[in-house]
This record gives sequence, C-alpha cells and structure tokens, in this order.
Amino acid sequence: MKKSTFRKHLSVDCVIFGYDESNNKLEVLLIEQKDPALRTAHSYRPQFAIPGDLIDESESLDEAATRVLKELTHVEGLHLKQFHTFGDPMRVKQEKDKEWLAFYRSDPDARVVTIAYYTLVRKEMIRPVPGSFAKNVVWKNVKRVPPLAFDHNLIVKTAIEDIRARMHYNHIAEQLLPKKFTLRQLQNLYEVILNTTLDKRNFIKRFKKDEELIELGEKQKGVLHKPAQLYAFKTSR
Amino acid sequence: MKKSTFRKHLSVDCVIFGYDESNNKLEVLLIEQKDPALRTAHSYRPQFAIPGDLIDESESLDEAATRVLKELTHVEGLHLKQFHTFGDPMRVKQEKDKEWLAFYRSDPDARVVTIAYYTLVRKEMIRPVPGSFAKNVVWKNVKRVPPLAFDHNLIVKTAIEDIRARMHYNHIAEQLLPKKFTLRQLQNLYEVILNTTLDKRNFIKRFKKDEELIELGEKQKGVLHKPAQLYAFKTSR
DNA sequence: ACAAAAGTGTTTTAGATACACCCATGC
DNA sequence: GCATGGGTGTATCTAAAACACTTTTGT
Repeated sequence: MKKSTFRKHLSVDCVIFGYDESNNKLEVLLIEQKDPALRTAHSYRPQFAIPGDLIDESESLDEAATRVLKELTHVEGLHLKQFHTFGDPMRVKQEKDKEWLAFYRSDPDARVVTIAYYTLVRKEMIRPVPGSFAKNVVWKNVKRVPPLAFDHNLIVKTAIEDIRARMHYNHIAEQLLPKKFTLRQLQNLYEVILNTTLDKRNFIKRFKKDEELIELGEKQKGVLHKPAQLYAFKTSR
Repeated sequence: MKKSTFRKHLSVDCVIFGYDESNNKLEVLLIEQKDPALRTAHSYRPQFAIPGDLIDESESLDEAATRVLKELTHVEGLHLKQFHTFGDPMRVKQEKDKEWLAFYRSDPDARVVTIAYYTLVRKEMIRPVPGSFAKNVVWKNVKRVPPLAFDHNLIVKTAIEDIRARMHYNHIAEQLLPKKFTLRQLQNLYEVILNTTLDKRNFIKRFKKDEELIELGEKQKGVLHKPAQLYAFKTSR
C-alpha cells in the first residue's frame, strides 16, 4: 500500500483561551517551539506558536483538534469550535519558520492549510504539558500576544473577534466558572472577554429574565465585605 | 522537481445562490456531473453537485474559489465568503461517488478536505457554462435541493443557515438588485432569503433610519397600479 | 466605625411589532 | 369605475441604558 500524502498538507491549530478567575485575566495558551537539534547556534530563536498538528488521514477535523487539545492539556469533553481555515500559499514559507520546519517536518516545503479551532477553559483546571513539538508551554494575556510562528497572530486575532461576536449565543460561561459562583464572577468573565465594563444591575437583569440561573440560597464565607449570594446554571441547557 | 501532492487533497466548493427577481425565487446553482466515458451502462446515474475544484498549489483559498466561480459563470468581482470547512474522512468515499471519482480524479481514493464558500448573484446577470467536469448546469430552488454528490447537501444547508444569520450585516441586497429598485423589490429579497414575511411599514422604517437608501424622485412606468418610487443604495458603503 | 463589595429599582430611550386606510395608475 | 399594488402613521410593548444609595460582613 502506497504511503499517503494527505498528512503533509493539512493541519489543525487550536486557540486555547484560559480564563484566570482570580485575576480576571483572559489568556491564550502558547507553546514554545523546541529547538531543532541541528541548529546553527547563532541563527535560531525559539518562537511561540499556538498548538496544532498535522491531521492524520483517518481522523476527522474535529477529532484532530480534540487530539491536539488532549495531548497538550489532558482535557477532554470541551467544545472546540471551528472558526476559519487559513491557507495562504505563503503561510509556512516565511524565513522565520524555515529552520523549525526543516527539522520537524518530513516535507518542510509542503504547503499546509490549517483549519483553526478555539475553545475556552478554566486555567486552573488544566496543567498543560509540552508535547512532542513543544519545549515549553506558557499562558499569555490576549492583550499582549507576542510575535508567533507562521500566521498564528492572525489566527489568534480572528479567534478573539469570533468569540466576542458569539459571546451571547455560545453558553461560554458554564465551562469557565465553578459550579457555584457569584454574580460578580459571572460579570467579570463577560467583561474580560468582551473587553469592556458593564453595569451590574443591567447585566443581571438579562440573566434573570432568561432564567438561566438558579439562586442557591448559600452565601460566600470568609470575605471581608458583605457576602454574595451563590448561583448555579440551570443544567437543562 | 518532484510533483507536488498538495492538489490531491484540498478543494473548494462554492454555493452560488441566484436571486430571480421576477419570480422572487432563491435558487442554488448546481452542476450535473459528466458521465464517466467508461461507465458500465446500468450502474451510473448522473448526480448533481455544487461547483468546486481541487486547489492549485500556487493559489490561495480565496483565489481558488474565485476561479471556480469565474470558470462557471464568467463573473468576477463578487464577494465570496468562506463559511466552513468540511473534512470528514468518509466524505468522498461513498458508493454513489466512486465511479465519477474513478474517472475524473487522478487519485480517486485520496481523502479530500473542502473549504466551502458562498456568494449571491442576480440570476439574470449570469449565463453559467458547464466547465470541464459539468455536463450541464441547473438552478434549483433552495427549498427543493435534490440529493447531491458527496456531502454537498450538508454544505448547502450550512450555507443557508449562515447567510440567514448574517443577512443584516452583509450588505447582500446591493449586488442582487438593479441600481434603481422599488421598496417592494428590496422587501421581496429579504423575505425570500429569510423565508418569512415582513410588514412593509416596519421593514422600510429600518432602512430609512439607517439612511442606506437614496430616494431618486423617479417612478416606475407601465405598471398596472400606482407606480412605485425608485430608490438606490448609498454608494459610500 | 470603617472599608469593601453586595444588592437593589426607576426612569428614559430606542427599537420592534401590530395594525388599516387612502392613493395613483392602467385598463 | 375597478383592480392592483403603492404609500403612509400611531400606539403598544420590550429591551437597553443610565443612574445612586443602603446593606452586610470582617477587622
């Protein structure tokens, strides 16, 4: 049986947003590319990239994205959203990426089209582990994403635009907050993703009207101010 | 130089919606696949498909979609929107598609991922010509799309959902109506795309408020009822 | 008592919806 | 004069926005 050439040309890339509730920061998970072992010492600068991989011939696009997420974070069951496909013929032909490609790809000159996904996770729920291509794994604030490999800056930017536009449709909050949470926690999450500030009375009115929340009748403990009521999401959704 | 394998595995498909103003119908452009010349007479049934093609190694995704549209319709300058990528490993492995693939593809068993685009055109503005793969070209009402090759029914369905969701953002109407048009023509267009009926007073209020229309001071002629005012779009957009 | 954040309601504005009658033309 | 679709305004409802003071707890 002839070896397939499918795997040379298609990849998935995952923009993994991590929500850090305690600091109310929205961050994106980056890998630091491994040094090519054969590098010429003066020329190579490690680059950051978003996690991704070539797609195996037997797996679907969604499965490939799920696999990339799982290999990096050991997390399963999160919804990954396909949001755009990037296929500029030059996207993997830039000088900055040549050395890494030469070492890690069987066909470094092959044109690669990538199908991009994003997901959101609670940062403290995962402990990312560098996979085979990564030397290191770091979180970076979405407002300060460094220069990335390939066209990954464009991919991250597009993901942020998409997530903001869909914030109210996707029920994003559910997977980003603990089971029991205060209204302030919910509002903080919306504010950091939308990069804005909201009026708390108006904000709460929307959720009360939509009947998406259950008032638990419990209160915060040990805070040095009036303790807040705890809420949970209706699970029916 | 080694022959590239890129072209085996990636395609674009275009959902071309045609607006037939005189009947207020929204249709989709389908090609009827050419019979494989070597077919066994009893087994082959021509199938409809949406136009598409493998992507050349040197062209971008958008360029490939533009090329497909141009080859079929000789129309350029329309906006094609990338809306989803379909890559199920089995999407080109169904029995119904085997014979056509065997005849028209250099590697009929290759897995192909397709990046899907849609656009909207005035039906009477184009005279589609069957290209190299097509025996025939037909318009079908979006409400009565026949069974299509590959996963093309899913692609068309997804395109319709996307276009409805974006109707108010994309300024779709501009390329689907003549330069001078009546408010009724504009409303008909919205109604057929959204598959609903609208109140004409309320409908017009939105456009008046957004100041998107210019009242031309001309009137329809030769109609057997009160002639309607003609409008044009503000060109600034 | 003080600091800190929680909690709470009303008013205003804008947009969406519902609804019915007269008008200008061709025949 | 009649058939046809064009053209028009108001009242109601709902959603969004603006806005400030009191309450509860820990220290």
